[in-house]
Amino acid sequence: MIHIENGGVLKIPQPTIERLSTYLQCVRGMSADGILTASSTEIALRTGINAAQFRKDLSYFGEFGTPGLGYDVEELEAHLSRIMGLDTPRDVLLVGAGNLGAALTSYLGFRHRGFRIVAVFDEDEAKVGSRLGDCVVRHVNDLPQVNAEICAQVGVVAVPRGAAQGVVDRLVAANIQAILNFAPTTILVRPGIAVRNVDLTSEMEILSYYLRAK
Amino acid sequence: MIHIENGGVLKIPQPTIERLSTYLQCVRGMSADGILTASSTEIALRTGINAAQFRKDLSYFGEFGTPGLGYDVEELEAHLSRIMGLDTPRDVLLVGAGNLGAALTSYLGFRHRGFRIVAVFDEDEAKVGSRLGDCVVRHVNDLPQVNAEICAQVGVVAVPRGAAQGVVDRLVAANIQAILNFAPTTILVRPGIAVRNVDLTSEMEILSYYLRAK
DNA sequence: GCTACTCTGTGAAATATTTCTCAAAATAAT
DNA sequence: ATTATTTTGAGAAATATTTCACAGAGTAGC
Repeated sequence: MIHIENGGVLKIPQPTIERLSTYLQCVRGMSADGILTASSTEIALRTGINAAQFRKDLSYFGEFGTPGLGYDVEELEAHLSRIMGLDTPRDVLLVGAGNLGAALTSYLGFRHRGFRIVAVFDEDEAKVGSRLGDCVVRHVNDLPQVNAEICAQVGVVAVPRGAAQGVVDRLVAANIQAILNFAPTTILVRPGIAVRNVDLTSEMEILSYYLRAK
Repeated sequence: MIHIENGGVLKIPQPTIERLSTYLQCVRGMSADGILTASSTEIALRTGINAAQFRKDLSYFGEFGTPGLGYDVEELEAHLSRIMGLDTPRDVLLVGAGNLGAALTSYLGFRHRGFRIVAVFDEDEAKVGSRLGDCVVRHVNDLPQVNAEICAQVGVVAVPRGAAQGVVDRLVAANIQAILNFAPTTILVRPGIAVRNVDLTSEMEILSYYLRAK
């Protein structure tokens, strides 16, 4: 793997990053099933992603397979975990202690695959002081002080549409580097902050598009 | 707009479809704020999507703007809704009456922007007969008969990983055309069935990747 | 050790998508 | 009416991504 770019750092395609997570899921499953090795063709079969695509995606990060044999499943899982930065546990701030916040807390769990929710915030004074899982809900105004201490890098936004951008701005001001946004609205952040949006309405609409003609 | 392809049907890029939903969200917001017209530049500012991209995306479907003026917000909203097939209400089957199913029911609501959950299924006999919102939970085995009658086209999969593919196969057998999958696993379907995956773990992992170096 | 296979890793080709650019259309001001 | 300004729609160029295709590396059987 020899890849030199402007600053010696190779730009990995965004779609590749998204697929890495799919591969990881796949090899975790194979690993759990006691499968020891897998060829790119087998992984392609299970993920629905082209085998050449899989090999090219991996090739950005190194050589992990054995010609004639394939990939050692356990080893590949370890490599993918490391590539995705999952060997370091991540502290997560949750903003929004409503229905969605509660559901996320119980669904994600307070500890889930290296992510742990370490603080919960809400704007509503009535919710401040109540418990959500392990955490006592604090007021959003406390966000800067709290995160100055705990230095979480990930923020989850589970507030209504109208409050989302304000919350995001406060998270960024509190030095959060990555945001998972559940509010059904576009949020804008300065370059360097990673944002992923999860929007059920949007997903439904996209499905609707594909049903148009039918 | 003159676009001829193989069968006279123009292939719309997948990323375009996904952005249409963002545009729609944007113009809904502008409409609610009482804004009457918007230029592509204004929409670009609000969505974070390049203005030329916006115009090109729309151009696949027709001409909706007025040079020198921009787009009539209300009209654009109507056009986007029609393009996305949102003028027809869609019946939705939900499979999985656990925590996630319940959360989805309350979050999406049983009627939400043209989507209505019309039946809920679960594999667990203990849950069959209980209520979730308006619906009485039925056994997954009843899926074919129920949908033979109600002919829903959209299925939501909110079951554990291991049950997902089986549920998907049953949905497809029951003539479901589009699937929203919340199970953290790849599901495989025959061509022609639309699938969208919503996977929190995966989203977190992708964010983790971008935190790697920091 | 040799032969027949299998499968990886990767340039090169093919596709797909985004961005640039600008002529033409419409507005608004004078 | 004419001119200056704005903004669309879309071809063309630039980028990005996926897929092909195959040399070379490793395995497995004999």
